Amino acid sequence: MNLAPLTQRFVLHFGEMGSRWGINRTVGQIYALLYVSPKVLNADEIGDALAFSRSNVSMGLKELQSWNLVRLQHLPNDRREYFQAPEDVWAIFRTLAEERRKREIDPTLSMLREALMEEGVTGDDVHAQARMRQMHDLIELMTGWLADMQKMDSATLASLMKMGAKVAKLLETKDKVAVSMGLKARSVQAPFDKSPDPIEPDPA
Amino acid sequence: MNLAPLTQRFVLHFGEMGSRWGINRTVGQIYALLYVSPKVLNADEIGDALAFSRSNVSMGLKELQSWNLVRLQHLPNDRREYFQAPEDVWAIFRTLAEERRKREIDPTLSMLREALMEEGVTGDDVHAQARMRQMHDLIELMTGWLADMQKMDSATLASLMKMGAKVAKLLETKDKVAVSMGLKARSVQAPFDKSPDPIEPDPA
DNA sequence: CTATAATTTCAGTAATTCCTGAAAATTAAA
DNA sequence: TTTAATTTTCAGGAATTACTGAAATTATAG
Repeated sequence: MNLAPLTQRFVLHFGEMGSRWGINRTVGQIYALLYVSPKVLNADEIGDALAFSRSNVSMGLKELQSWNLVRLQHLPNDRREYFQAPEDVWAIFRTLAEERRKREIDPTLSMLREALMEEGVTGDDVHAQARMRQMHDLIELMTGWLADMQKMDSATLASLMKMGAKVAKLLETKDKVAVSMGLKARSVQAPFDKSPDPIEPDPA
Repeated sequence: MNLAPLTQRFVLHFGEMGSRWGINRTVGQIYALLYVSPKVLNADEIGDALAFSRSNVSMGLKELQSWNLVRLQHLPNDRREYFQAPEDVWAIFRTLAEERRKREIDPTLSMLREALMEEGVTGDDVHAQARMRQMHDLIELMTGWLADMQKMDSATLASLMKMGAKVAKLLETKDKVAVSMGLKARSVQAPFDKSPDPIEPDPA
């Protein structure tokens, strides 16, 4: 590996963190390299830079493509495939959140839904279902909220995040100002209501 | 393994999902069992229920304790240690978010901070630093926002989440109503500003 | 303190995941 | 087509992670 010093540090770090992030060293390093690279790279260049076998690079890139984390590109008069990470870090984060939801949360949500459709027979199962209901409702609330956040543009999201806890203050006075902003007033609810108000689709 | 049917399904699912969540099958199943169990369990009971060796249960519980995901308890006239998952799913989620931040994000934030302190010498490193700056700023914004969310009580958080995209509408008219709510007006910023406004500590 | 119950550690083995080189498949130029 | 360049697949070995039983440690009842 013969990379510029800071680039190398970044690449090695991503390799080490890979296991905590559910990807392997190879995939982590390839992504890191693409992320900081000033130009698109082909598989051989990646393999050379990181001292991985060509086949390992191929598998790593396939994995990154399955995550939608790299874009494929072609250069004029060159048959080889070139890869790059998206420029926009916000877009990267959205993709990451979306893919992790699909892999880490959706399967559990499905399992919970199915388990809650059935009739618990033993006492233990009845209690288990009550617990699963709590988990299900929380996950559903969070994934619904995440979907709403995904729809926002980056600037709006950034503003909201910079406000931080202050948005809660807005909420406190929500009812007072709701009419002037064209929102229906709705009372604050306890966290574990069995049937939360459906959130109306955003007309915008 | 001899568990009530729905309980078993839940436990097996958590075991399988474990690898995606960065824990192993044992740890996933132990946590699932504790989560749905109507009573506290000791290590032998867990090992019997899941057909794991006593030592494996011990290591699994140690891991769960390091995540702050289980509570230790003692029963009168019984030397053994009993374990349970917290009742409140919101508390569980907070813990999970906090621990994942510590393990999966903080190390990277530190690495980025250090790399950005140095002077990139090669052209590649100068570009790499610009990219690292983007990543750094986004992560800092998100972790700061997460910390703010962690301070809120569950009911407030639930209300905010149910509002979903509507909070953005509140934001649009923020400046108009800011004075009446005792908030300083502050203009909306583009996402990639090199030096975002520092968020003032919440006086509450 | 001594004895025993309970828990943890750890070395060895099992299971899984990672990585490579060779071969197969695909793509596009000639 | 044929040929050469490029990418993918995959079997086998390397490396890592998971799990067990035995031994060591810790805690507490007597």
